[in-house]
Amino acid sequence: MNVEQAAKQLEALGSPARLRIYRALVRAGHAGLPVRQLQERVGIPAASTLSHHLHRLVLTGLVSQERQATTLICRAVYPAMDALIGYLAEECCADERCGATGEEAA
Amino acid sequence: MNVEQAAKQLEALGSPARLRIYRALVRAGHAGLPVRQLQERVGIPAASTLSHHLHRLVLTGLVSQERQATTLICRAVYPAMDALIGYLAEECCADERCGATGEEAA
DNA sequence: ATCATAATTCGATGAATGTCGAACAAGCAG
DNA sequence: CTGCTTGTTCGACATTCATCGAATTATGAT
Repeated sequence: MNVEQAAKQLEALGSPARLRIYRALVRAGHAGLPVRQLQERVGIPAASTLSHHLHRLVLTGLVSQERQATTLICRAVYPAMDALIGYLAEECCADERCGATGEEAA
Repeated sequence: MNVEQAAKQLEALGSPARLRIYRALVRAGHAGLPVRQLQERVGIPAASTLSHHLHRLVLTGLVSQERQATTLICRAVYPAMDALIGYLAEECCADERCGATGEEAA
């Protein structure tokens, strides 16, 4: 994980709409959620708008999609979030336990 | 930490320039870094551009600034990153390492 | 074949972003 | 006071983004 990659994923999550989408997918568990239900759950009026956001999330690897007949199942890609959190903790946090007591970083 | 707040911080970090800035500040430790040195270290040509990014980071609470005579010391606010990582782990991660095994979460 | 459903792609529009150079404000040194 | 350093603010520009409705593709049902 490099800075560019991390920034791309952070940017993808850095929109209220997309963060809600992602959270809904996480809560849906490994079963995932069809686009349609996702739209109802997140409350995005236009299907095209949701499709746009979804596409951005898929591009960064945070979300995967699988076609089942006519419906498209979307799922959160847990290892991706895992790696992102790991990057933030390692590269962008002062000590092992973020923000803990005495940090004397140089 | 709510969705809006988290999204704002993620967006702030979701730019290669700002993520580099933030990382440089973390590495500088609690001593912080003057804007000038930050500019050299991160490699942003225009001071006004850096100032702009810095402002965004300060607005989200991820960075703090303290004036010392003519120089402005910038510091990473560790608790903010701590809270952000905590939010991601609790709300947006299904992996046991990150929190719940939320397959039946509703 | 016809129609309905699921979702994407296209085209357009208004808003936000990133970047720069120039002008400005604030503090220190001669 | 004058000049130098530090950093911000302003105005402008091109780029990207979010959003929508309409058209399109693909699949399944009658």
